[in-house]
Amino acid sequence: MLPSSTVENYLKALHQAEASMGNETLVPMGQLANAVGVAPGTATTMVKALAESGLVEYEPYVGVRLSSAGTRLATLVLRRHRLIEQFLVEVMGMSWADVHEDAEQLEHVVSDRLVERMDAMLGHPAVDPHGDPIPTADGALADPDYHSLLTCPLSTPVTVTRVTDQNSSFLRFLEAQELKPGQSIEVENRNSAADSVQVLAGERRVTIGTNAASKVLIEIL
Amino acid sequence: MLPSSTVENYLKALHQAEASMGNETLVPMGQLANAVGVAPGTATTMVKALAESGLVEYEPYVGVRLSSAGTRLATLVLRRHRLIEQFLVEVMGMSWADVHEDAEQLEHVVSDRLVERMDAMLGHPAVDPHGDPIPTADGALADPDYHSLLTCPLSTPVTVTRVTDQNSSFLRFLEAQELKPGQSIEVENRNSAADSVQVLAGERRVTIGTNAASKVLIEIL
DNA sequence: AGCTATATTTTGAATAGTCAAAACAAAACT
DNA sequence: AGTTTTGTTTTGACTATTCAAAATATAGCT
Repeated sequence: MLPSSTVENYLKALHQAEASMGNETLVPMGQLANAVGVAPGTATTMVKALAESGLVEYEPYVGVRLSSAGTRLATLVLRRHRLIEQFLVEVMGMSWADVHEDAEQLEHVVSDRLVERMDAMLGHPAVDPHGDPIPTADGALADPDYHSLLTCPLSTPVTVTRVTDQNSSFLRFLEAQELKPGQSIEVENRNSAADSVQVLAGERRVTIGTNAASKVLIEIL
Repeated sequence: MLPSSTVENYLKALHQAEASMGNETLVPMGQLANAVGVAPGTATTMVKALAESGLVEYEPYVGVRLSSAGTRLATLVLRRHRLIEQFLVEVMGMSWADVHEDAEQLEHVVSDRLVERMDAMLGHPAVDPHGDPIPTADGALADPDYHSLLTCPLSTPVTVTRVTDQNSSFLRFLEAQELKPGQSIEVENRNSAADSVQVLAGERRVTIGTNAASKVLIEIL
């Protein structure tokens, strides 16, 4: 029984949620419902079915967690999604700001043949255009914990490596400010009262809010 | 209300059926059900819904026909399908024998943006890898009536231009016999008793059944 | 402990698509 | 005209997915 698009979306949402919360915590129903974009009751129903199929472990009134089978599946969906994004940017010449929506649809229908073809054409890339790591065909997913603009040392050259937000206007903004993955920058200072971070990118001095700053991950050179 | 994959498939099947029958004839329910791969009753139910939406004209116990709105939609699906096939062959390096299945899935989810990008990358191709004409973005579909290996003059050089069958092993067979679109050949003779046609392709002499021969369309040089 | 606020589950119902089998219409053949 | 064959429609039922609103549980606060 191969998983429907709907099931794949629940698994993917769960995978993201688990990653963004401290692991070992169950994902609460409300959060999952929210992430998938359905009413709470719908999530409950679906999760019970997923638990039946052995894709998740479910504790009523507490939350859900992916089983190992569920994790495997979620990871493969993530692989498809990210390879597609990389393909759309590198081969089709689309903007990194726009590819998420298309990938979201395509990830549920591309055949293995096609995915592996893309992977080969792209030279087996390690990350997608947003710097998100691409799982291997056997489900292995490297996921180092980076610093962000919020946590890295000040006045030290660092490289943007990953952006954990798919909002297209945010991505376009970063691009315009020379804050795309690969670009070298420096955090000049942070002002917790003003809830802001000041960055030196290229010749430019940019000030962004801390929430945005936390989405921009970096590596120290 | 944008059409579901299911609706798109009914419209596409209807479009093909209309083309392969003399036009002005309604497509009988049974044939449609067969083409879509559902039980007869299911087709009846669906067709009544499509008629409600104004996509088809339906006469109980007689048959169905696409309305102009239905034709427009079917044509756009065909455009997506054929551009995708051409893309998979030209850009992704896949075999013309294999692309149909993938295109069948992708045609329902690719965005307009993506379709137009592919079209541009391919230089606005007129036909797909099987020689099927690609409708333009505004729904215009050129569809000249070709000769086939069954109807063309004997011992006259002709060019294979189109193959109206997606069966992957048939396509592989044609490829091996140098009978792909673009290749120059000659029909040597036909034997109606043996139900066969003898063709000179490249250096080779190939004999195929008349049913197969009718699927290979040609142009006289 | 008792009450309130919040989150979760249940219930009842809806939509899209499907099937099998019974009922029926049209065509074809005596 | 009467009967059989063939094709079509109807009926009743099922799966997957969803929602709104009622019922219930847990957690938080007094």
